Amino acid sequence: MVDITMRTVAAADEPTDTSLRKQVYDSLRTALTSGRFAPGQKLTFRFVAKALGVSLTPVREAVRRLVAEGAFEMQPNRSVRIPLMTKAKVLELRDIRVAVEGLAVGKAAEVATRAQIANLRRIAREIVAVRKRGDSVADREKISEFHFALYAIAGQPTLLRVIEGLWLQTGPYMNLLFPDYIASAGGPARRLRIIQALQARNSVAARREIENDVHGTLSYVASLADEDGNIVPALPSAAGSRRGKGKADAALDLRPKRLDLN
Amino acid sequence: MVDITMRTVAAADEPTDTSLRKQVYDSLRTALTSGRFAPGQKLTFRFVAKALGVSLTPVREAVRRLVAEGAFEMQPNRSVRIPLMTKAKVLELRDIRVAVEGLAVGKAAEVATRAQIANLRRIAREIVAVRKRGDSVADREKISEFHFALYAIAGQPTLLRVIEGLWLQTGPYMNLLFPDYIASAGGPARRLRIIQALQARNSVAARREIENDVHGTLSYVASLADEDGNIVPALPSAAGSRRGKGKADAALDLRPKRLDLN
DNA sequence: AATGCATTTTTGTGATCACAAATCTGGCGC
DNA sequence: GCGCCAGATTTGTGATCACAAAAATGCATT
Repeated sequence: MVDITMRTVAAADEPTDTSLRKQVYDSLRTALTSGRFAPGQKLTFRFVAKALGVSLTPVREAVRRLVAEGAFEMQPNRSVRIPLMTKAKVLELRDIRVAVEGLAVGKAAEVATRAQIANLRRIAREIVAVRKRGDSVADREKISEFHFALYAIAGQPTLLRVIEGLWLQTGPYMNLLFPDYIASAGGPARRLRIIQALQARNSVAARREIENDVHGTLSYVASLADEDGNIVPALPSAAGSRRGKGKADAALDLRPKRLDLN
Repeated sequence: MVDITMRTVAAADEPTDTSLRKQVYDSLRTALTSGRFAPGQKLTFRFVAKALGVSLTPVREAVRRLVAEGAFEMQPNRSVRIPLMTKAKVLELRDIRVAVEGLAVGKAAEVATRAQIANLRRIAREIVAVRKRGDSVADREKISEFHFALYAIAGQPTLLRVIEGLWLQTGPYMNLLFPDYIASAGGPARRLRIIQALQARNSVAARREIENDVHGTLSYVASLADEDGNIVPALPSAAGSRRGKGKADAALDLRPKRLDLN
């Protein structure tokens, strides 16, 4: 089994960064995208440090990076919280993502090689296989893999970076697509059409397909908002909904599997 | 005289962050956008800390944030460098900025109030006044002010954040527009057309104007690349071109005016 | 004079400490 | 009971220390 974390293909992250800071960053990132944090949840440096068994220093730098990327938000006074997602914010993210991911796919269609297209086809097949098994976690990872393999073809590291930042903000809410939306939307067919457009060097068609995909996906998420405009992510396990007093919710174990240095 | 630093209007930065980290961040940011760093220049934490008279801790966090934002880049081993700008990277940034700034202005045209439009008109007038005086520093700041006032009208904090990140990367090279491009391009007329489009609620026209503006500007910067594709920014003073051995270039004073706590 | 290698210096990283601001807690007075 | 405030605790911030890896330096050998 390969590394679970989403590949951060952008130029910035060099292949071998073994720093604790990076490991904490990855841990928090996967905890975030897999929906292990409740929106509005407060995170203290010392809590994260204790949960991961490291000192404050690497935690501070990792958390601050996530804040800079918009994955966490800092309260005016201090302390870091998981941002609340609103309908307005999802729609904003939708339109930005439509623009930049459309741009990326348009470029990709102009330069895609045969090998890159074959790779996309392989991933698309794997999605179909995974979906048959009903494994929504693997499903999400494969979908993410397809999208980023597609965007990477454009060969634009800065654009990829921007897209990654936006995905990080929508990440915790992508669980909401399962199982209804995933089943209804013609994902597999759409992916085939994208691949065909790449093959035909049809930049406009490829772009339109991805724009429709992103637009449809995030419009659906936005439609799940309650009457106040708030959107609450589907939590994988339990843990997170209660807001009672009982001490800090120390049950939350955000240890992802590496980084068990105690 | 008001605060010189570009207003970071995005939601993240709360009005009163007096932390040293933020001050170091602002100092580095203005030093960067005003072109006080040479591309490829190496920055050590201890150097910055000594130059600003603070300890390593806030410097580390500030620099890491700039790295996350793409303003600095980390070398594979370690140490932080000012990114080299290439023609390809400028063209990439151009296309992203065209997409997202076009999106922002399109939205802005749909919702602009009379007061917001009046404010834009005021800034546009100030640009004309400043240009008559030939003050290129104030000119750049006013142009930036106009653009971000325009984008802020859209009321989309995440979008604004993305745009700010992109401007930070192009920032050091905007000096190159003076005096030739600024004189030739019909900036004042374009700004008037944008304002008129906002007034007419003509989203398409407003969008087209800003797209042309960004496209033209960054295409010009790209055209300045040498035969290797490298672009070297115009340095305001001297300092920075020599690459000789003589110790570290300690002459570089990146102290911006606040933060003189020694 | 150029090159290879050992030593020294520089530099990023992580841990720890001190401190002040923010938050929480408990009890007092109305 | 309800608000209010003082004390206790938590928590972010900045400085400092220790250490290992990387870079620079110096010297000897060819």
